[in-house]
Amino acid sequence: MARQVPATKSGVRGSRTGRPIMALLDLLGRRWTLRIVWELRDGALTSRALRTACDEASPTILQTRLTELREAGFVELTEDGYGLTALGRELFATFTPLQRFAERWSKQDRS
Amino acid sequence: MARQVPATKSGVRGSRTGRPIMALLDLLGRRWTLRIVWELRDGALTSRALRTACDEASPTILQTRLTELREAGFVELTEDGYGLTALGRELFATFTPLQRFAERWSKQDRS
DNA sequence: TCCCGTTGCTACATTTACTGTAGCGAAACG
DNA sequence: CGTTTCGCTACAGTAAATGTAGCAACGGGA
Repeated sequence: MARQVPATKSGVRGSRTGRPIMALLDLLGRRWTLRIVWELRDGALTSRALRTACDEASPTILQTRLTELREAGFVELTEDGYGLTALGRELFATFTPLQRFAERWSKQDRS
Repeated sequence: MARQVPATKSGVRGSRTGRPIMALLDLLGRRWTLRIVWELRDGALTSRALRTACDEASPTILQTRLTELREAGFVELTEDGYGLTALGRELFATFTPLQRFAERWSKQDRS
């Protein structure tokens, strides 16, 4: 393999703190976070309905994630249970290309 | 809070196995996975350069994730180090709206 | 040839994160 | 009342990630 590419060594590139995308990637990269946003996509769910939707994930971690998502402003607890905020719905909207990609990906040969 | 909404009880909704988006959400929801794809966005990195970019994450988990990403067909080991495949670049392309969203999100008041 | 630095990658003990089960107090019904 | 469901939490057990160290292989110098 080739030697170290100098250009990549000096700049740590994307790891600078304070970059919003990093905070977002960190939040979304925790277990169940992406799934929760996904499951709330077309309407609020009670905590227990959400648990059912999330393949009976443990209430401990769901509660933790819901708290994080609430603090992030993506989820709120309403009369109908947990639901996406306007901001949360914007976040979900960014998943649309991902969904289409997933379909293409599944038809791919990945040895 | 309102009682259980019947419509949400019967259908487990999105948790059916075999749905490609679920597999993708599961893969991307593991720690460092999103970050790795992000860091490889504009060129291949050696395993150690990637580690530097990923805030000195442990080589154990990076290796695990790289293996998973290689099996998924998103990453490949080339002459210049680890790089995104054509498919991986397509995946990254779906992050574009996310990046813009992150900027808006950071300017938001989240109490 | 011998050293030296870097590559991808792994071992292993420690720490952290998550799971699974049970159950709490409150509210909405009968 | 009793029942059921709500959001939420405790806690013991297990799985995942961290941090440190180091391996064998390759590529130059000298």
